[in-house]
Amino acid sequence: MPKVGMEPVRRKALVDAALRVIGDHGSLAVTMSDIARQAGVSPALAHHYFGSKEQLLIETIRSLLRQLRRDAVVALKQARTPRERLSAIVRVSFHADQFAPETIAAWLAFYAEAQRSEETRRFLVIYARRLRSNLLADLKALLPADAAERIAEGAAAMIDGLYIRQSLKSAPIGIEASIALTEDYLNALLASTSPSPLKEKGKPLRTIQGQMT
Amino acid sequence: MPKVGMEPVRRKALVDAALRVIGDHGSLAVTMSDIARQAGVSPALAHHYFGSKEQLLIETIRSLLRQLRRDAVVALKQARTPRERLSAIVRVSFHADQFAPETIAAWLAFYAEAQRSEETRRFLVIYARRLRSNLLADLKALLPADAAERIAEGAAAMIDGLYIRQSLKSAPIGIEASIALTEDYLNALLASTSPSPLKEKGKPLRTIQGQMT
DNA sequence: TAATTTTGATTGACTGATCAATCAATAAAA
DNA sequence: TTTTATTGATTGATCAGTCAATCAAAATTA
Repeated sequence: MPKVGMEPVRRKALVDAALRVIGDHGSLAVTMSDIARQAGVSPALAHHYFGSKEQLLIETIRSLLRQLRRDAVVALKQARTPRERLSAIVRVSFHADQFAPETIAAWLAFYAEAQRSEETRRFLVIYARRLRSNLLADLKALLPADAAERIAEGAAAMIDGLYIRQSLKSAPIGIEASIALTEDYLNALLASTSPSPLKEKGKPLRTIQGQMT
Repeated sequence: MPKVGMEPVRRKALVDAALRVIGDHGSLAVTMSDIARQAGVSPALAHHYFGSKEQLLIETIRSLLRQLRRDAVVALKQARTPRERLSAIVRVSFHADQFAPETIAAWLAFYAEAQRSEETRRFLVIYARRLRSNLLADLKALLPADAAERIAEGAAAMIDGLYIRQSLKSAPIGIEASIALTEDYLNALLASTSPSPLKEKGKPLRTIQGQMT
């Protein structure tokens, strides 16, 4: 069997398998055997390539974050104005892949794990910061800094909250409705807050591409 | 040692111990021994009274919900108008007990568990429904039904989201700020939505006490 | 080209640790 | 004496992680 160069193939297969198994099972309490079986290899091979279960799990969450970033970069490519970029960020957060029940279950499992694993927490903090700071960057083009910060915090919380509520699967809200609710929030608070006098309508100060990376 | 009537005492001690251990450990993957030790009894006794670990965990989440309900009843006692009741609901959600890191960690662990345990999910669904329907009841006194429903959904999501974000402990938001953000949301959306023509300012149609039970 | 050695890929079988759950035994009230 | 409370000891199952052995491609040598 040993065709050389299997390593990257197997690593990817195992990470994908881990994600699927965790999503299905709804917990990180899955066995290496489960994951290896799903990937079509022996448990020993999983240990061979990742050293430990923890390491495989870490790689799995990294892969989840990488995917999210990729989606974000694509979505932000098309956005031109700060307001459009805000909508793009919202839309990405509720992207169909991310909204699949298994993916939500996996995220949730990692959130719980973050209470114990310092490294898992680090990754989730990166995600949380990225979401907040991307929102913030565009809000600052529309509002004074202090208002922008409050609204960024609120929008991030609403996105995460809609996501979590989805995990219970009772009265599922749906992608479009989730986007609409978040947009409503942004519209209402943008309207009720006095706009930034300097930056409004002028050439936006920030239009750097690829901020969300 | 056997003084009769220990059962309720031990049950409570074990449930409290479970909550503390789960909160500290940040996961349901705690052993019966850990819990029993914390409660000052042998692991065998925990099994004697609860039959299984799962059952003890179920009782633990029930106790968490009971506490939340108690707080809510107290907070709603003082509220007079629908708008006051809305604020009371928000305040209760961020009540200090609920906001303690160990409590947040425990909630999170149960959310994750709900992906597997039908019974755990049932309890969390009850919580989610209760939050939504309490918000809804008072919003309907201020707004047309469809707008009320959207805003109830949004507010519930924001509350849960602020809660979850807290669990990462990076840039903690704090109780007061969390309340303020949710109030901002309510104020902004109440202002930007045309009020219910019939009910506004008149004697509210719904002022039944103890709705949040 | 043919024979060989080396190296990467892969696994089955095993180990040690951990835990939920059980149970028989004990001790003290009623 | 019967009932209730309590535990130490044990069991059976589950898993992460290890290891020596195998297999076949690739590299090297003849």
